[in-house]
Amino acid sequence: MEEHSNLLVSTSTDLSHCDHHQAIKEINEAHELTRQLRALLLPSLTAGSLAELAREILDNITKSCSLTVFLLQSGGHDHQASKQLNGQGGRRPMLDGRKRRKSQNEWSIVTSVPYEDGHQWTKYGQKRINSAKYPRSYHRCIYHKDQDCPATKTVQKVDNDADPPEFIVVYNMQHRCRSSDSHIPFVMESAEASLVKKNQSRADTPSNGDPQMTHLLLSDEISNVPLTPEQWNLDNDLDSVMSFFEFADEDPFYKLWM
DNA sequence: GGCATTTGACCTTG
DNA sequence: CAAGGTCAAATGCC
Repeated sequence: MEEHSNLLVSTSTDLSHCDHHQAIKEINEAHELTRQLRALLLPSLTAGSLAELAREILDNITKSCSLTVFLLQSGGHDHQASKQLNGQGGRRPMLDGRKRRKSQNEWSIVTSVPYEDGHQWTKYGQKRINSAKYPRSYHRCIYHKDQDCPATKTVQKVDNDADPPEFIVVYNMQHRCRSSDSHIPFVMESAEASLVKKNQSRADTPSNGDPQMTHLLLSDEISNVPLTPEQWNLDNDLDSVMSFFEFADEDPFYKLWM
């Protein structure tokens, strides 16, 4: 029984960017193959330096795929993704001109598996949001106290009838804890997701519908950030990309959301 | 009993 | 002042 957890990038609706479209498709394929390889390989390796190395390599491939997609998206503006979110409270919208709380390091994803991101979270609140049909739940890293990890996230079901149901996950701040199985900001694995079942079993648990999907979304604003080749010379490290946007964050809209 | 979640109150932000 | 974010006591589950 084969699971398919495609990294679905919201591609531009502008079909004139045909090459980008094709490239993104190919990278998605590579990502999916990486995911399958990970699911196949890691369980068969006994814990140790070899398994660690394999995990690291797979993580790096995933990062590279993500970065490449991001670069391609930067060249082809993604208006659709932005509209999709702004209309549905995805990235907490400015309601009637009201401004949301400013965050230094925030990004978001749309996913059907909001609790499977390689980190462990504890829920500390839930709130009804004015314009949204479903409540928003608030989670923080379980190492919030132990290791002073500032990472938090909110999970909110998208107001549509998608099957499987989709969730907007808004991440705030990078992890500082050493716990994580994964240090990349978004992880789409599902085969090995049993690592993080504990926290997801109780609240807001999505149905087990397949296929599980995560959409990588980029805003217009990000796509329009003029970047020089030097700025992108970041050793294929997505964290560095994140840092760049944090650096460029004079305007709160220069945010990376994924 | 311990732990995670729920929920209403309170706090912060714009 | 309204809306969103966080706290902490109450509650429920294992």
